[in-house]
Amino acid sequence: MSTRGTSPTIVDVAREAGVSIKTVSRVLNHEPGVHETTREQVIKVVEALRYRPKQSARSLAGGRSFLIGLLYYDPSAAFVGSVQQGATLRCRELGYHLVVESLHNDAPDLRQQIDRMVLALRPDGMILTPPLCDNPEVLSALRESGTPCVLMSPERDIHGVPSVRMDDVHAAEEITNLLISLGHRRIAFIKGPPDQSASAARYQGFANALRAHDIELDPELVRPGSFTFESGREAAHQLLSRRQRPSAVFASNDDMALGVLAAAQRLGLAVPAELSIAGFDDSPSASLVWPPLTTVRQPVAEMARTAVEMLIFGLKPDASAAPADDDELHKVLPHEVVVRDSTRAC
Amino acid sequence: MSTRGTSPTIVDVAREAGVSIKTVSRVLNHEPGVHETTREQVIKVVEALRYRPKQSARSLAGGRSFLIGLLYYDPSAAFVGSVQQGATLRCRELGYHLVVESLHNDAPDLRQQIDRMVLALRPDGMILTPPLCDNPEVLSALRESGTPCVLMSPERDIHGVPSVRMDDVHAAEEITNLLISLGHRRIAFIKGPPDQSASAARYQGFANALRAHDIELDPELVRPGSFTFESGREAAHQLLSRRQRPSAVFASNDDMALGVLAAAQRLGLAVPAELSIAGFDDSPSASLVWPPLTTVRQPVAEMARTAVEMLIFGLKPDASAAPADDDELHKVLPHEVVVRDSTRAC
DNA sequence: CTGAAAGCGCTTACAG
DNA sequence: CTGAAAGCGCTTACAG
Repeated sequence: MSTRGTSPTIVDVAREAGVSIKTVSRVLNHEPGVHETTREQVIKVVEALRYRPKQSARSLAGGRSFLIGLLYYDPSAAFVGSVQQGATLRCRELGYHLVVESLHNDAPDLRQQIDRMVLALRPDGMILTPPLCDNPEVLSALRESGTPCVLMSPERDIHGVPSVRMDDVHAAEEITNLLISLGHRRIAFIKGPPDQSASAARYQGFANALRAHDIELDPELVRPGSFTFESGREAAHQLLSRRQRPSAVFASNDDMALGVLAAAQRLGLAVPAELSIAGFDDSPSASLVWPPLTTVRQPVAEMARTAVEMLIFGLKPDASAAPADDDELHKVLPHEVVVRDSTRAC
Repeated sequence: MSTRGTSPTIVDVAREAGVSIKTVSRVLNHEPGVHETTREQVIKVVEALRYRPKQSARSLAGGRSFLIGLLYYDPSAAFVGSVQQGATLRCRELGYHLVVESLHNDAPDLRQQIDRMVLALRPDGMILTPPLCDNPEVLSALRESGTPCVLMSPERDIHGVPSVRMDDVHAAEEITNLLISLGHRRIAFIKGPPDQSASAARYQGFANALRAHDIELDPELVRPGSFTFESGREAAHQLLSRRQRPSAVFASNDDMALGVLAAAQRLGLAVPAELSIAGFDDSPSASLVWPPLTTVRQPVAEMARTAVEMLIFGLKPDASAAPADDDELHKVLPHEVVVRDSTRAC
């Protein structure tokens, strides 16, 4: 039937189906204007031959690579794992593939590394995760190459550059409301590093919730942190050694909340009986400790799926006439407060 | 100079350098037999034009895709993250790119999903992580397609199929020796699930160490587990409630060790003062708890780098005449015992 | 040491 | 609704 040994090509399919290769191409690309009978006949042969068009040929001829790139920095970050999971699944559903590349945010040859990937592979779109999505060098390299990008949770949105994020302010507000509704009034807060915008957003949500409930914000109960386990432990050690210690601590990420938990256990404080702890991120470790942490789940996989869609559907030239407005360009996805055992009424 | 707007092609480089495209191709592929002057001239033009050969054209003409595939199942597993990190870096160094795909180990259309990727992308090689590397359906689909594979830590080696792993038996033996050297004699062991070969290997290492030190293996101190936090907690709860409780627990992975830690804290046992705990894997959480866990670090990134090399260099037809022997095919990389604060002399 | 020709397997205009 | 031709940008034999 077909060339022996090697896999079938579009020519084999066309011959077998008694049509031209152009018609086979039309069917495979779901182009309109093919007679139903013809279409069915082609599909039958395609399946019989187990034919799949070759990406390299399609790409060379058609100018689309059917590749989406994912650029990340810290591979161990749970965030990246979830992004990748969401992206790879959505890519598969849409007939695309995901190429990943790990980059050092401050590598001297960052520009070259990006150029290499972009010029060699010509991905149809690129997903950027923090902190790369906030790196001017990365952004300019990609802009110059004309590669469409979507930023995942960037520090701040860039006019004209698509992004997907969650609402940190509201999420922090909700989890603070939860603590308040449990009767807590002396609630401590451990901040993130000042150079990350999520830090300010989460703090603002915390402050908003207190204000809405007429609870005075005691500056003594607000401690600096750096999103690390150690910084959480240190902050908690200070907070919990005070004569009037807080009844609850809201650490603005899970790693720090884990540090708070460790400090509490060190000091012999029962959690949640004597101290409630809330985190943020729903990292894997959050449910691998005792008690498991109350926290906020970011809709990361959903965000990634959305990013893939924006890239792929944004490609189509038949998009609505008007250039996408900012609401279309900067999407905000709903989060989820996960209540576990580290919080309790006081 | 070159075609305006679009990026330069090999034709532009050839014209600018005053040579044929074949010579440019030779230089780019580091083929021998090009005059040094010519080579330098070509390189100069390549850099001036910022020229990079297009993967799709190279692939279509040359039959190599410069793509390595990574198939995995559980994206949140730290193992996968490290594999990917090692693989993506080594790929970059060698001029390749990494395409990732997440597969359900028991998806009904597993075969199709693999076929789609293999036939569309034609990756030059594929890296399989557990449990996919032990899935007969995955292996046969890949074998039939003729895609070279490397198995990462498979349950058991397959004759003729390359693999990379660490030595679980020796690692477990070493960490048990460490506990013994600290004076521990009543050492409990929490097993992994029977369907994973690592479970048996780690248990064997534990038993070997005891035997070598003439310490009787008390079956009461060996508990079943399933590599989950919960199973570790339950096993520990039983072990630590006994009248003669062990002075140390070796949980055969970190998640279970974390469960032991939680149980100890629940029972008011100080770690490591009253109980030493050792884990296995050096998962991220292992250093995110207090006290941080003594454990075994698998050389996962190194294993991935090795896998990439086996794939890429194995490609070359000019490999040594003899078909690679089993030592070449099944590599074992050295691990590392990481001593932290969860273990202490008793 | 160097090059002209053919071809990889598709898609894009362009006809009809 | 369908097809013949050209071409995407490289590498592979094959010459010289």
